[in-house]
Amino acid sequence: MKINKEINCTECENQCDIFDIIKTQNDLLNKVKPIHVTFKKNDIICKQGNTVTHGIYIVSGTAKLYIEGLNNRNIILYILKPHNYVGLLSFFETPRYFYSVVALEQCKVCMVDVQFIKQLYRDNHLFLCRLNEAFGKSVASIMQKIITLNQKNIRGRFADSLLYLSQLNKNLSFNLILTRKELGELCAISEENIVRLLAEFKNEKIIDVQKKQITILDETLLRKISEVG
Amino acid sequence: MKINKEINCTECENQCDIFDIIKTQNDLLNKVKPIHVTFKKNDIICKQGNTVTHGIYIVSGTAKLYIEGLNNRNIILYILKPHNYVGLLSFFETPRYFYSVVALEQCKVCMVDVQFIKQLYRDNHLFLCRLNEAFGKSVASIMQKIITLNQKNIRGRFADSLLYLSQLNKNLSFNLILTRKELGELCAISEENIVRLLAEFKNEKIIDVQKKQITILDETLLRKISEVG
DNA sequence: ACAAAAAGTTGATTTAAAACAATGTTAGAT
DNA sequence: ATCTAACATTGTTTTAAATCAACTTTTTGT
Repeated sequence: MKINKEINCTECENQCDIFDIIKTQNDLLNKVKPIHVTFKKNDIICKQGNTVTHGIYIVSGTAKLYIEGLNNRNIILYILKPHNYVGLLSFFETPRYFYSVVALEQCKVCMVDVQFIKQLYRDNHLFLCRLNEAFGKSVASIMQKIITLNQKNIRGRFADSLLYLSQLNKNLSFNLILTRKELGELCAISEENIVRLLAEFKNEKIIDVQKKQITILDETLLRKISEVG
Repeated sequence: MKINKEINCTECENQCDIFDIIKTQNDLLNKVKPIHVTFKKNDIICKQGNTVTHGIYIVSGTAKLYIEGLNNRNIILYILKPHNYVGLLSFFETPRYFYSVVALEQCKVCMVDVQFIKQLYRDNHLFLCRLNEAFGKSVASIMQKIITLNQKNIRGRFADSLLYLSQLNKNLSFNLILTRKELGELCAISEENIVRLLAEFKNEKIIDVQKKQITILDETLLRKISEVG
């Protein structure tokens, strides 16, 4: 982790939602003191159980957001990409993160003191509304995740995750940034079975696998499998 | 389902959070047109997939909130009691419920047109803040549920649900309002295994079971089981 | 009061997926 | 350039929990 510098929002190359709000008010622009921080691969961006100190905005890179479960077994809930916020879900209910975020590759993030965020949503109705929308999206996807993890067999869960990753990369062919183990944590499947499923789906000509490069060959079938397992 | 009457908030015997807000403004008091509705046991209060038309507040009785999963298998997320809101989670993201609510016993609910609720949170900052807090609580408990359902064995999940029900009833001894099947849907366990677990825990003197009356005899042990399975 | 349906119980069987074990491959550190 | 640790793969075994099947008890509607 390397702190780059305290940055001025107006000169930031990657202007975020928060800036959208604060640029309308000079006093806010002077008050916000965002810092840009670079994290290396595997660096912990925030840790489950720790106090929420900053609102964190992903400027570049990719990170995994996961819950640390029992016996050191994790469940990855989402992959975070630029323009995502970290910490959204933890702002209101608890002063502590109930999940961890770790960089999957070098990540540049913008950090804004949580007190400033809180002030903003206390004072600024539009901001709270925006926060809420993003909040709602997260909840909907978590609900879906409960069903998926609980009621689909491993083929169905695996198909789901492939579709998710493809959609995240906006491409049927994508570079898998996760290890086999992490892919397992995304769909709650053991590492060994992930390897077997990759081979199985490749055999069935549903996907192509070349090391970390995955290509979905038959999206329709994949959607079918996601539904019926 | 029986519509009682359009009721006036000021004369309501069970004043809710929404009233707290609107009583401060006369124009709101005139605009809100809440209706009280009584549902019989097993009546559907709201149905997954349907349009969200009302904010629903539980005035009396008990209901189950569940996601309808695959192959007609449900997962009960919470049991709703008086002073809970239904629909909270669905307000922002989608115009449709992503879960269903069914009365477990006769339920009286107060329904407020969703347009009014939306107006309220668009105009009223305090109201949106309150909504947010409740929202946050829900998310935290759903996160917990993901871990529980996914990583605990059936003994652990079962112990969890017993503790949840005890806490809900604010008593170590409580009348189980759920059927064995529904208790299964609460912890994602088959009906048969629920029966076996009830007998098992009774044998181990952790709980007492007399038909629908369940008494937790050894809460400490139950918490231990909830942790380690 | 009675039939029918729903709920509850118990034992035997099956199965999906994890765990175990062993080994090959790759990438990063010195 | 080589050593080491992390990552990936494959076959075998185990196991936890669901499913199946058969039966009893309770509740509900007429």
